[in-house]
Amino acid sequence: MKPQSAPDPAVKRLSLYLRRLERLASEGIAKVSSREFAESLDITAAKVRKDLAWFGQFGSPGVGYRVAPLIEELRRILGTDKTWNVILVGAGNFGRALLQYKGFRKKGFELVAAFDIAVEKVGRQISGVKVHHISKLSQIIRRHKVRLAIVTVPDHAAQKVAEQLCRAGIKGILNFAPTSLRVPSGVAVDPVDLAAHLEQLSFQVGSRRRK
Amino acid sequence: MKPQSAPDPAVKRLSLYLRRLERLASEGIAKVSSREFAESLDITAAKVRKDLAWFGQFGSPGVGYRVAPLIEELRRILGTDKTWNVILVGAGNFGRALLQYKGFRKKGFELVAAFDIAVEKVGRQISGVKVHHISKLSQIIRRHKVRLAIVTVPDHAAQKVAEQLCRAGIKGILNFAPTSLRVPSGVAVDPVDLAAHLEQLSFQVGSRRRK
DNA sequence: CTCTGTGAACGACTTCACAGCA
DNA sequence: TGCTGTGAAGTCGTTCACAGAG
Repeated sequence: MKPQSAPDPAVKRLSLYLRRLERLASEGIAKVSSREFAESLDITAAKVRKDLAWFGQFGSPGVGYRVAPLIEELRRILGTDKTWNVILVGAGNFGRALLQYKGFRKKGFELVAAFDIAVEKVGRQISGVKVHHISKLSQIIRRHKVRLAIVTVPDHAAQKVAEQLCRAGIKGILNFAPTSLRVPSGVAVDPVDLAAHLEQLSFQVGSRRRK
Repeated sequence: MKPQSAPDPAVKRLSLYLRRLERLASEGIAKVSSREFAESLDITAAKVRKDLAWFGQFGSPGVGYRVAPLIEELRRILGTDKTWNVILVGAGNFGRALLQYKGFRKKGFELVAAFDIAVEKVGRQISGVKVHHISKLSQIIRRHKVRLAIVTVPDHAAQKVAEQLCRAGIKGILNFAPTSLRVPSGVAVDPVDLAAHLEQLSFQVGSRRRK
């Protein structure tokens, strides 16, 4: 099973597993069976076992999975055993909030710089992160060896920003603008459309679906 | 095909379609074929047609889809043809940013109140939204007939908040806390874990996958 | 006996390909 | 001709169920 690459939904769940395992560790729990673990996440045990099996043999028959080593493994697989430098483009309300959000740092992502076009924002320091003019983009990306970027610019500016980022060598973009970005192959985009998430809830509530 | 309910991935794409159609409308484009539309979103034409077909017959053979009426239809399907009142629990950095974010209002979601436990936050007004003490939760939910809530409290408080929300009659929760919430059936939860999204990019960039 | 890892069966979603309408 | 709507075929992901390890 190892040879091919894991299905995308399985990789997404790895993050979910990691989050839950970190919680278990903080509660002092040293091992879990796939069944216990799956139940706590409202999914099936087979799914947990199969997802993990794509990347190796981490469990012990008759015992289960040891929490601490599995956390290490998942971090290694996801690439967060090392810290990533990240930049943010668009220091509006939403961008500023992300700069202040502590959650990223804890998970291995260091926001090293922010960018904007508005001169009144440039030069400011938000939560220890300096806001630069967008023209400094590639310079700073190179200096800090940045490969990931968060885009929080308005809708209409997003595509242009994405192109600048790609030219500057960015390899992954977390896109909060409600636009599909066109990027060269070799660059990954993860879109997060907050209004769309509320729409999904609206749909589910409106059509009174169970879950 | 109408009888059964649409697959979940199809409903998710409806939001994507709506966003793109709104853009087309703003550019003055009156109709699109499934092929043109699909190409602009990097998906297949058959997928677009089939997704829409779950909900009705919106296209004209030989012509394509008329943009404006389709926008109306999608809003009706998603339930955003009417405005939803929404509350937010957790007026920390991230919560405050969402209160200031204009995108929700435009898509049919009105933030009517925010809540926190910290007394120093209670009473403040953020972007026209008043912060109340959490003890006022059910009172205000009832007064404004609120059915959707956004949770931006710390990790450890999320489950408790979710339970309070459900008791107060909330039917959909947009959860930004990195925790799986247990809720009664009949309540929908949509989890958004920002750190997890960066992890996914980290994985993709680390394993140099195309996309 | 418990619990993992995994082929095989199953089901869900996507793509194909074409009949039929404009 | 151009394009939608849709069964049929195909692909992908999940669940089943069990051999084998502890």
